[in-house]
Amino acid sequence: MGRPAGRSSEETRARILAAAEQEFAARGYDGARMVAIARRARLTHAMLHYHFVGKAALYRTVLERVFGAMTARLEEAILAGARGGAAPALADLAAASHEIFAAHPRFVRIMLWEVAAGGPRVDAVAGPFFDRMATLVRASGRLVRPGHDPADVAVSLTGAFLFYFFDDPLVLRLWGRRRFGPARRRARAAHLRVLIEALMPARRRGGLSSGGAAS
Amino acid sequence: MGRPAGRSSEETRARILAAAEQEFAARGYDGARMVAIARRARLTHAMLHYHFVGKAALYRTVLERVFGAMTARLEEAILAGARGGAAPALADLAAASHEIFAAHPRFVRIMLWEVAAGGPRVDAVAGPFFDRMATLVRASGRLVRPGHDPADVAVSLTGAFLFYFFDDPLVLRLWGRRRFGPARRRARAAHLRVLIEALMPARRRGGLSSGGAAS
DNA sequence: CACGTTATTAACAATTCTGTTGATTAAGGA
DNA sequence: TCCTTAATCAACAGAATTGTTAATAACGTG
Repeated sequence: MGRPAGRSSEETRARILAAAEQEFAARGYDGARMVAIARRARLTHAMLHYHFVGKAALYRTVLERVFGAMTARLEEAILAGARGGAAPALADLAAASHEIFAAHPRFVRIMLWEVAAGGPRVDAVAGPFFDRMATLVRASGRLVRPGHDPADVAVSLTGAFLFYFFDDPLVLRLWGRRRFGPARRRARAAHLRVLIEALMPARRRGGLSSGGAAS
Repeated sequence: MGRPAGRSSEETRARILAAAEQEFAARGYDGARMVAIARRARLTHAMLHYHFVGKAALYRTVLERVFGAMTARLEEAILAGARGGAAPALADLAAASHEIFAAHPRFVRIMLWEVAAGGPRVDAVAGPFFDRMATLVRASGRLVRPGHDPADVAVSLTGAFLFYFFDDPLVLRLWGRRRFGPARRRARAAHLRVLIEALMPARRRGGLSSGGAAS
């Protein structure tokens, strides 16, 4: 026992967070076990309590990391959309969303757990992310095909996007999706664009900014 | 204590199942507590172990009930689709799916938990349901807009449908969806139809049956 | 109507999981 | 170099949760 040679506090902290992200993504908050996280990080679970206050705090930190990254990327996409017109903005969003989700596969999983929980935990941590999404939806509400409720469109698109990037064994087996590759990636982006355009056909004037997209 | 007057075994069994369905839908398998289920059913949790073998078995029974009903309804929809042409079949499916999901709000919730778990539990119990869905997708693969992967279409539609009928506090608050009413129901059905037709535009010949929809 | 059966509870047992503590060893500055 | 601080573990404590059992009261059948 005792302090191991040549390992910094930051290093183990990072190891713990990575392990926790995996465990929480795989089993959800209630299903996750502290000892399992410790095992993944090759530590005893006492270290989790040394570096973090407890399970809830650890989970919160994981959520902050993962939702924080997503919110930042989403913000970028919104800004990019605000600069161009509606059509490029939508194309940008499809591409950006794809890139984001593909780069953070565990985010989708954790977000699904949170959505299933429908939960109180979401409010504090993932709130900004959902706010950004809601802003985006509201901003692009004018673009929605007439006769459709913008909220409906938002829900449908969210669901489609989430499942689209839900890279998990169940979906893989059920629908036989291939994993990410260049050709696959292009096909997916095109598919997403069609989906978006079906619900929000590109129109002449105005980017996403008009309507309150930025902040 | 002792046996209460005028209450049958079937009655309490039903009460337990209803309570368990609520609890599992609200908190998922790991989050659900046996005592909480018992409290919902106005019993002691010893009764859960008297009427069912344990937590896992109780959950399995709930899954069987809820997925069984869904599978049966889905089967009906497939058969109805097989009788008509492609366009009526799609419209039927939109309407049927709506009716199904609306009638079983907790199903969506439980299914979301299962999908998030990505899990081993799904295989045995919900397998037939997912098989039916896969069958449906494969059967309607010919109807998919050229250039789209049928699997992509299936995943997107599943996600959109699930979220669409995910009648939970989070979605309600985030996107401000109203609860089910006649007008709302019509608007939703129309929205779904547009979504379906965007990905699977109605074509001239052939119903869903051609291609292997039935069994 | 007596008596075995069934359904129910309260209390208990066992397990599992989170969180804590004291000993122990490396790191790092005075 | 020495001594304080930081990091780590093994073992333990406490809490929560699932599962069990003995007692008990209604039910139903002969």
